[in-house]
Amino acid sequence: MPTINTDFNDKTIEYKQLLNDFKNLLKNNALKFTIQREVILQTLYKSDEHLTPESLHHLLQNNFPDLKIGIATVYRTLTLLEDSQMVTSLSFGAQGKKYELGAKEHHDHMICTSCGDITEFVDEEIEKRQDSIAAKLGFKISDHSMQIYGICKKCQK
Amino acid sequence: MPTINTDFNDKTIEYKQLLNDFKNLLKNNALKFTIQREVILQTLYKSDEHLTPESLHHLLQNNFPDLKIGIATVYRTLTLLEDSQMVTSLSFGAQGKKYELGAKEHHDHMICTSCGDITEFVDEEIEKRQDSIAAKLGFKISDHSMQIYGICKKCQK
DNA sequence: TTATTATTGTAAATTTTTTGCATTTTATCT
DNA sequence: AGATAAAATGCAAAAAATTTACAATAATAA
Repeated sequence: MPTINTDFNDKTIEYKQLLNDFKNLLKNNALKFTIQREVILQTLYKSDEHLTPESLHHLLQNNFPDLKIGIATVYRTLTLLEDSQMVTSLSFGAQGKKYELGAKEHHDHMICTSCGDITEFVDEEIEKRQDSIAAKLGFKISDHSMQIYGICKKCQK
Repeated sequence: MPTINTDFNDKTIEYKQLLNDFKNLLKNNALKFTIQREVILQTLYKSDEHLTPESLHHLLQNNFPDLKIGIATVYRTLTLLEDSQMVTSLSFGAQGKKYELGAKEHHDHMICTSCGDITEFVDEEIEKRQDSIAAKLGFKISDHSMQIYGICKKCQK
């Protein structure tokens, strides 16, 4: 497995910018920019959902039927994007692994174990604490994820 | 100031107590207490590692060869324990899903994406913020997990 | 353009997880 | 105790998820 160079520090990135970063990433690693990769990135960008490889594949088949993107390409591209820290994977309880674009505005997750609903949130105080803990251990943060599990307001009734 | 804690041999819930909780859980659901279930709980309790179903199965085969516990039983028991919130599963990057006993002293994870090493920590300030965020949204917390990804001190050299 | 090399889709191969079922074990009831 | 009903187990087969081999195609660089 080749080592992949990255440099992603901004939290809010327009698609144009995101695409550009992706292109640079590929170029820096002697990889090629293909229509499949672009379309996968774009689909992840547009989606508000947390996608499984399979659900992503379905979206691609519906939205770009003429490309006939194979599931193997989806897996390969997700692995590439994850290795290069452009997407993050999460695993919620019994359900499988889900991917989301890491370059969107950062957020944490509050997950209702009853209805499965996911609320996103950000807390500056927590972010700061994380940075300072990492700093203390000499750890260089690239990303983080946090999930709070419980029962949402609606389901408590 | 942050409380860093990577030592879990003290202050953990006694195994006796844990086992008792498990027994109650089973009884309350008209399920049966079997030697396989006890041994799986015990193995999770003793392990400091985050175990995959497969690695757990290997441990069981080595430590209790006469029981000949099948992989299916491991999966079934992990699902049961996860459903009843006694264990938590995590998915770290490309590696598969890993389980850990939820009843041990709570902690978060700092994961080195280079060497895969996992450091555990607890920060009271973060815990408090999580509680207050959840309270604000009317969300009743049952659990949470947090992972910080990056490069550890050792790997930066 | 041509040469080179990475990428793709397909299908097959692996790996992971779940299921069906006959048998065994557990808990409950005499 | 022993008998009974129900759940759990191990095994093997099935299903699902993920990875791989490979020939064909597409992208880059000269």
